[in-house]
Amino acid sequence: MAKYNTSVKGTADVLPSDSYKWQFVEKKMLETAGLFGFQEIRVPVFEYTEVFTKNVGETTDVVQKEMYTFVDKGDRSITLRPEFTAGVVRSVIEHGLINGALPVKACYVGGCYRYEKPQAGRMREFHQFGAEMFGAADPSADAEMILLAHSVLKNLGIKNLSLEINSIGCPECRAKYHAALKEYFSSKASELCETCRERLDRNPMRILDCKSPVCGEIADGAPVMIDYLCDECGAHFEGVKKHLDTVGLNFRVNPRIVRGLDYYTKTVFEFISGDIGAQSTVCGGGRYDGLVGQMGGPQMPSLGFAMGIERLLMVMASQGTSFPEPKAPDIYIATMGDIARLKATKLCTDLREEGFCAITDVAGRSLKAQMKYADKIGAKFSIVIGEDEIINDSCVLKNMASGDQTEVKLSSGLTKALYDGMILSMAEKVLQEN
RNA sequence: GUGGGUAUAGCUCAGUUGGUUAGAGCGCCAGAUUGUGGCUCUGGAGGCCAUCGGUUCGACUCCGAUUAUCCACCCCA
Repeated sequence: MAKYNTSVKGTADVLPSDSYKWQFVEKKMLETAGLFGFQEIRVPVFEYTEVFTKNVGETTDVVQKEMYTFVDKGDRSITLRPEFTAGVVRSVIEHGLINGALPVKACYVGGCYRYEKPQAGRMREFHQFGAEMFGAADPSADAEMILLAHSVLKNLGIKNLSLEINSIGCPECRAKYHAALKEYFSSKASELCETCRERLDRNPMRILDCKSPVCGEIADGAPVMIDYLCDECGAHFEGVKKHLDTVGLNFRVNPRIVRGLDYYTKTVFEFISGDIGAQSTVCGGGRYDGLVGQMGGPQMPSLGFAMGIERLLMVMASQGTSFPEPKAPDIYIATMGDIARLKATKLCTDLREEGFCAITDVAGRSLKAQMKYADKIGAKFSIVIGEDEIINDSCVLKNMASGDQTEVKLSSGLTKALYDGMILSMAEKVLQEN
């Protein structure tokens, strides 16, 4: 395969045979968000680079080594969004939405770009659905976001996910915790792996996440963030848990959940699947009370989450989740000769105006080939028209599944027959369901 | 960025200890049936055996590099 005839490393095509799954998933997501009062926001795929460097965090991996950054022809440094939150916050501030009715509730679907080494569940272009809420400080807001994420996942038919939550506190109590962590790990620095020794200064919380068994063992004895939460943060976390308990949503407090983006405060959470390999986080999010202020807006408590659509589709595939079947063509019109082809164009046009999917031959092939095609595309009915049918205003309507044939008038019989067929299949469906 | 696996037709894969015209199933196109699909039978198209180099009389096969892909680390959705 020639090099430039392939999609770029880490990108994938969604083929016509698969796109209905994406359409279903995206529609369900936006619909569910609508039930919680979230409206879709559409922001640009690229932003000024600073939007991400300043707000995702200068020291994060995402910013340091994964961004698609380039200088455009007007000498602007531009970056393809590696995530949505920063761009959404920028937009919400720029257009003054936070001066309107609070809380602002916005959700989104779209592609994100990170220059990473691809592996299962990790692409350079990947797609996220997410939601953001601005102007809500109460623990019930945290619970509502978690519940939204949960009901999206549930409405997609996804099972066996675990919800893990944690609180990483506010800047004040986190500083105290960092100091305690640093002290603990420094005493065992010689035993830690190399990367963790580097983390000691920059971001000791990351050591908690290390997969190396030695570091893991050491981390087991480390101080826990929750013990260092200030009164306010502690009360907030308790409030979130109480709300989740009230609706009976199971969760596990995991003190090791440490989000890799700098803007998070207080509540953080993840939904995790055991069905898709190492990249098992299917949804991640949390509160970011400082971000709006940091980006030049007013002080505004805010929170959000994002889920990876590719990962969700992987979970669904491995669980054999069913998708609603794409609509099959209502009728295929096979033609014999040029006059019939003209007639078929007219018939199809009329039927489509009635809302039916009508297909006819545009390849000039034999009747047999046309019928085979009608079968392959799953047409519900077919007719064959030649000069006789046109002159006699009559044709034979064939039910492709049963093989039954009935004679109908070409001029007026088709739409009626298709409506009857539609009502019949609806009735059958109702019967099946009962 | 660091490891490890893999690379033969549109897809899933065979291909013997290196030996001359590289195969199967599925799919695609067509015919058997000059106006009726699914089943069957017959035929056809489609491969620089990922690329480049090396060893050899001879390489799809052995060796090296490159690229791509998969999995894992890192990180994240």
